[in-house]
Amino acid sequence: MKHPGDHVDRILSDWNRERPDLDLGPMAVVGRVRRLNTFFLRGMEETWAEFDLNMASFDVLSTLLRAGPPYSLSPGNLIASTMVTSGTMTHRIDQLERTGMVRREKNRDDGRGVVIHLTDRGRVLIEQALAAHMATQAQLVSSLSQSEQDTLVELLRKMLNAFETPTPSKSPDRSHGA
Amino acid sequence: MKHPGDHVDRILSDWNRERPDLDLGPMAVVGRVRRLNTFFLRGMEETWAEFDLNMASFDVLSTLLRAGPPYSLSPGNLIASTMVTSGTMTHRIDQLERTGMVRREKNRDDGRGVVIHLTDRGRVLIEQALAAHMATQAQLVSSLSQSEQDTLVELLRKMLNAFETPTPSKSPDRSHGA
DNA sequence: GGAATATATCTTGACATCAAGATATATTCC
DNA sequence: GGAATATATCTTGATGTCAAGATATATTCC
Repeated sequence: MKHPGDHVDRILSDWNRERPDLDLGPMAVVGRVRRLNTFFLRGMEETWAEFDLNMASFDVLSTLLRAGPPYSLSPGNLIASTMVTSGTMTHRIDQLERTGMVRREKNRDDGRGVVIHLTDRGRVLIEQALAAHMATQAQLVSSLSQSEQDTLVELLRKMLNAFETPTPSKSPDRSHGA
Repeated sequence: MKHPGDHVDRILSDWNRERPDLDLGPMAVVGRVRRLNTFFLRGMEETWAEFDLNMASFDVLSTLLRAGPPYSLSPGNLIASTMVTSGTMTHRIDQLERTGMVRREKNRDDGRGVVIHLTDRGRVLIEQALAAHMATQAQLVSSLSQSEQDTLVELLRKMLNAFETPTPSKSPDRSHGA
């Protein structure tokens, strides 16, 4: 058949049997987004692991690379870009510093802070990992045609705008871009 | 404008400035699924918290409710439905048992195992939480019209089928339905 | 300039999760 | 029936995360 039922369809059918009063339309969307995200993450984690990285370290290194030369951001910048707490970011930086991928340097503009600088070794690593990561992402979405992907992106962007624009979000913003 | 850029558009534009060689189409999809999932989770967590629940406990209790009377499943069943490891499930059950929402009972059909039974108190709680949860989910997807939601579901289902059907998945299956 | 307040970062303690291994019972195969 | 293997569940140790608080430096306002 053209559109066979997926796992979520089976769950919805179970709910419909037990609770025929519920409107399952929203769950059909939310459940699938959650499940698809899990599959995406699984696939990407395999790739990251090939470079001894995980989501945490890849997030930090790719954010530094994306910032462009001189590949330096403050912990505060990184927190804003990756939507984790300051304690988590301290921990991430500690580990990346231990493996020589980043260096903490004095922040000349603000005596309270430091800047996190991507080392040459870190830059080489993240450039290689990024190439593999892009290939993995391409594979993950390859079941949709380009025009289907375009339609999907348009719908997702519309939903995201509803979350991003109406209320000035009170929590720090997350990258989710790589 | 009709479709203003979202946060992911800004990230993609940064990448395009630094690395114009990359094809960012896949990232446009994957990044938005991740980000939308984060917004969905945030909204649902607020609702769960009103009932002193979190994703972990809501997942277990709703899976038991969805199973229908007599609201009993083995830990193995629950692991298969929620895609966590056995250690995690043991921990979840420990906590729900401590608060009286479920009970461990001997499994009459298999001396090696137990069954997890939803208590009356647990059933009342999850029924109330489920009602609120459905309302929250409806709110979370309300920025799309019904026909847009239908289109979105069709595209998501198509992608999910690519993950669910081709290879007989080696890892346990996750609910993602509630 | 000095007190009050704000900000940047790090520290601490708690928790959810996983991977790997332990234990007990079932099942299979001779 | 008994040894070998498989399965169900729990335990242990490590990790990533968060919330709350500590510390040091900046900024504001009088």
